Amino acid sequence: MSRFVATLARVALTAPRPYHHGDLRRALLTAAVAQLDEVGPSSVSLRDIARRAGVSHAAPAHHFGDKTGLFTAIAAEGFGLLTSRTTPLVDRQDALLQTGVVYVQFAVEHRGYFEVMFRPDLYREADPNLVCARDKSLEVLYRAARQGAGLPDGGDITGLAVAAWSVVHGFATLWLAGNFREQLSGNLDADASIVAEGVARLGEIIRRQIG
Amino acid sequence: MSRFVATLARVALTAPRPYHHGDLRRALLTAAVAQLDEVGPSSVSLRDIARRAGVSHAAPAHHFGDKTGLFTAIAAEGFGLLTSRTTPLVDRQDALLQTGVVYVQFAVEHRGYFEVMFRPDLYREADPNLVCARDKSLEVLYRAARQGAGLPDGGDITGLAVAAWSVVHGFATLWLAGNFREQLSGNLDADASIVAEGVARLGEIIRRQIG
DNA sequence: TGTACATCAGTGAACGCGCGTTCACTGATGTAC
DNA sequence: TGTACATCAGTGAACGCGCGTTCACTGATGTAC
Repeated sequence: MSRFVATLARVALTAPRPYHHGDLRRALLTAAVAQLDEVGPSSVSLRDIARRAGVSHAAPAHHFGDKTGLFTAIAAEGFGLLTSRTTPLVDRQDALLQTGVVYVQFAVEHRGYFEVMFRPDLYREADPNLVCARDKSLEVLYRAARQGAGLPDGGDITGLAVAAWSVVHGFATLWLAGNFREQLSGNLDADASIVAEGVARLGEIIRRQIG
Repeated sequence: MSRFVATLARVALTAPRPYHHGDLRRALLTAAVAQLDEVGPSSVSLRDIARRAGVSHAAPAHHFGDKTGLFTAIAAEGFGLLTSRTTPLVDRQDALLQTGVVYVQFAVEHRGYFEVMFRPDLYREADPNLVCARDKSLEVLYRAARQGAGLPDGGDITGLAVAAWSVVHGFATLWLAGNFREQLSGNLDADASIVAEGVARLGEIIRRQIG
């Protein structure tokens, strides 16, 4: 029996992985995001990622050219994911609020993507796939802002959109880095509610102070 | 004449720097911040900083122990600088708005400090100097929020303070990384005004959507 | 005033390390005939 | 059905590099007597 188990184990352990992976590009992206989740963009290395995917450290170059190419692919995929999460919300009458909530959830759940997406210094900004994916994400933000403002056609919503983006981005960033540990509970949904209410109050105060 | 100039130049170039620097700690901090301004925290190295300060690459260890020690000192100094800029505003009746404006200005003018201050993973969070400097900064934020809310004594302003912090932090971060290039002018004051107005509108919308 | 000595600040060589990239290669697959 | 060949995917050794840290050292300063 134990010999049988041992044989099984040896077969499993030494079973030659096929030379061709099948979908190494996908596997490398997955490994990269997992690694980014754990150590962040400044500590991640191509060699770590290759190790994690179980391939030689020269393999990533084959699919992405270089490190920047890998980050570009990750950013583009991240924008796509974000868009797929925010798009279904644009028809709700609280679209802007819900879009903000989803943005924060996305940042926390997909920290790896998030921390690359808004660091254009890490990737090739002009990459067509990336530009397209990014523009779609922004388009959804703008639609939500326009809907929230009750201006379905025309009227400048730049300030509103940028303000909304700033709030959720700042909150997610500070929250992820642990800057709110003293102020908030650490429960994301609860904390987000508190901040939403805070934004409502803040808006009133700013309106008064702008004069 | 040209011989005289050459002599002057040689004297200036070869004049032996005194073995003891005088204030190398200060010089290293200045060099570090300048380097951070240029290349950001993930690319800065102790050896770069030492080169920039014109000393041997082993010198920083003498004053800061290690790289983390240097970042800790920079973060503490950054919080001190920020506090010295925001403190004079707490008595104005538009304290919260002005504090936000100064926060954003600080981030852009002192990018090097800013990018370290809110990355606790880079420094020793428990360092007494740092904790003290950071707490003072937060204290000013809270006072401004309390004043803006018209609640000089009591009442929960956590949500308001965190919301205000999130807006300015998100705006500064996205602006610095170049994410608003398509939306805004690039003139910080003008862009900040647009966002302030956007926050006012956003607050109203959120209040309506929270119900 | 002079001398001995402790202390501190900065040096420069050396360490081991992991990195990104390159390159000639080999294993596997698919296609043409 | 079989064979030759082009193409692609992944390998593993090698490259040069800059890094943070250590360590025995030397130069300068200050203090005690």
